[in-house]
Amino acid sequence: MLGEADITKRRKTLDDVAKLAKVSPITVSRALRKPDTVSPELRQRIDAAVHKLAYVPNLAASRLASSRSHSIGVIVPTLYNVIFAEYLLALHEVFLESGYQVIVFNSHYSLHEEEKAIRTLLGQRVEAIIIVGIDHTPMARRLLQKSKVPVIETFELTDDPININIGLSQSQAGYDATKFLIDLGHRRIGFVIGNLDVRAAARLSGYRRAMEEANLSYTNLLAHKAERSSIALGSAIMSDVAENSKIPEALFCSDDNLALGALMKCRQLGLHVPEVVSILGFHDLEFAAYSSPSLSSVAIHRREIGKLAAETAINMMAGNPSTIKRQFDLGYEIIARQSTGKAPR
Amino acid sequence: MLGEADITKRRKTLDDVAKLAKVSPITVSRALRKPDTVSPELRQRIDAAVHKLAYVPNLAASRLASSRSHSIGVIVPTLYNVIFAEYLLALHEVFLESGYQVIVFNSHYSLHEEEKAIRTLLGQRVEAIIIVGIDHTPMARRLLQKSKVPVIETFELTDDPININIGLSQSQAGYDATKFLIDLGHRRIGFVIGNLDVRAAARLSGYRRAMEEANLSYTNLLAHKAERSSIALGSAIMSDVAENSKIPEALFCSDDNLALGALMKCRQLGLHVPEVVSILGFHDLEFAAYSSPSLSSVAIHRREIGKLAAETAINMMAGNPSTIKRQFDLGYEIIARQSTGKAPR
DNA sequence: TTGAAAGCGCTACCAT
DNA sequence: ATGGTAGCGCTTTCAA
Repeated sequence: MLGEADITKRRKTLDDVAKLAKVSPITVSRALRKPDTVSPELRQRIDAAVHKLAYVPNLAASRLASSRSHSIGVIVPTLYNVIFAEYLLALHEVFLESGYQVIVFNSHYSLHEEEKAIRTLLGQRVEAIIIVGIDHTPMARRLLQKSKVPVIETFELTDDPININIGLSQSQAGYDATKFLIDLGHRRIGFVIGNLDVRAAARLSGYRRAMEEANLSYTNLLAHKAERSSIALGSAIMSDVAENSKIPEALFCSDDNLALGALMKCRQLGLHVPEVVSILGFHDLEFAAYSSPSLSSVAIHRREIGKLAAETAINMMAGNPSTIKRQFDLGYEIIARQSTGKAPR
Repeated sequence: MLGEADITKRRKTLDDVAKLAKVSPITVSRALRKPDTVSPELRQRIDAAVHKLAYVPNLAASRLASSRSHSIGVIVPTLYNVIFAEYLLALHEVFLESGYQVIVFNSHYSLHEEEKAIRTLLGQRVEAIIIVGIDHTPMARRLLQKSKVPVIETFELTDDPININIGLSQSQAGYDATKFLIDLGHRRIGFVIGNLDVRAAARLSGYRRAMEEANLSYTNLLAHKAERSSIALGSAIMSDVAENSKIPEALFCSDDNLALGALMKCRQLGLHVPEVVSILGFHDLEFAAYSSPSLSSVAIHRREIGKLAAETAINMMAGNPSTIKRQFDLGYEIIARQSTGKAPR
């Protein structure tokens, strides 16, 4: 009695729909999931009841009963960085088209938060996990390995991937970018960096290697301020750099925001780019081609990484492991524009 | 027998943990959720078992049993736009701190996709929904109203919110921005726009109203190309504009990407900004202050909108409706920089 | 094509 | 402080 009276307040269930349509609950379930397997007549009655009650299936129940979540977990370090936003977009496009829901977590560059996110995602029984980076807590690694869901690590390369690895060598990119400046004839080459996340640190290590190999010293050439990278930060760091007696001939900035900020500050200070200072960014954000002078940068293929990660995940979930390799190196590309030039002879 | 043998392959359950720790399942459940209510000794045994099995709770089961999802649904039109990325960041910050999980959907500016997302979110029994915009399909509105979860509509203002409304009047902002250019003495004021999403369209309507009130014609002054807004698009549109015999004295661009593209194209073409053409953007993205000349723009408070939306949602979920209004107008601000100047007399 | 029974893994409620 | 019982709302058998 009470249960019946409740129906006006309670959230509608499959049973409510079934009663209204005068069929069994299982038929409603089928009509919703595989309409073809139900006769047109019943289907119509059921659709009408669903609409009338504004019925929305309880996914928790569905997931529990079917042990299929139709969802994918994605973890990125931040949403603030356009790089990851674009990568996410690419992931979303592929997954939504294939009927998967994407659950995004943000680790704020913390391995501990990443582990927490992994726990939650596994708890939701996501059918694949796509995660930026190759560094995880030991427990996170263990959880991922035990989970049996495809795991795709992106944006870096590792010899020991949990499962699939799609990215580029950040340290090699840093090395080649520095080499590019060295080959232009520069000797005093600075490195500009904000918060030292793992990938930026890898680029820095590539820079160090290139400098050492060329017998160039980089003491006092590291310009660093542990804040979130931004145009403003690049500008602030450049101010500091300019106060030193000897201004570097070239600056390799760990991303384009810093590079643009540095570029703008140079203009303000009357330091001509590239005549006095060459500036090289990283990531090739859209504005790089449009600043003045236009900004040289290192392009990484973030959309391609996202697209390939999603496609690979879908392949693996379909139990099609024969078509996949364990590592995909998508490389990078140095884009020389106006902000870098030859060292004066 | 078989069930027991399975344990090595099966995903671990609460029962597995309970058996290993030699306690009842409900005690495990409590130890995980409210550690204080369990004696230290048992808690330790349970923690050990959890760790040993790498147990991850099945959230679907938990949600079904408790009818609490601890999650919040957020729908944005796109992730590609930095505005929404920053807004999302603000939402995330508040919610994660309060222990809520954020589920993000992307409607791709389609009301139909939005309705689908709403269905999925309600199906997951999210405890609040935060959604960009005030336009929804009739069914979407009905679902939201019936759902009884707090609904917060953002970035625009409406007299008839579903529940809570936090934003600004896009049309008034468009009006005031145009008025700002008119007050500088400009007469031929163009409007530059890419894809005509509802908010951009509202800004356009504000522009029209301002022009009409000032008895200014705007025929042939609408520069439009239905593509995703980008710096490149702004540049392309400016190329077209420049081919006309009479170049407008001022351009109001529906966002900063278009504005920066137009600005750069003007430089290339030797059209001095602001001497020949004044350019006004919208959104005040970070680069606006750093372009040269720096870009005048209309700042909207996207982070504040996100923060307030999250806080209001949390308040409402706590059943604290007394502290909340139904509408919050967070306004906007015209930031005059170098790209806009007085019309020559 | 349709339905009945059983159970997914957890938590609320009531005991002890 | 700990445990037994029941049931969340759906889907997976299996049967008709």
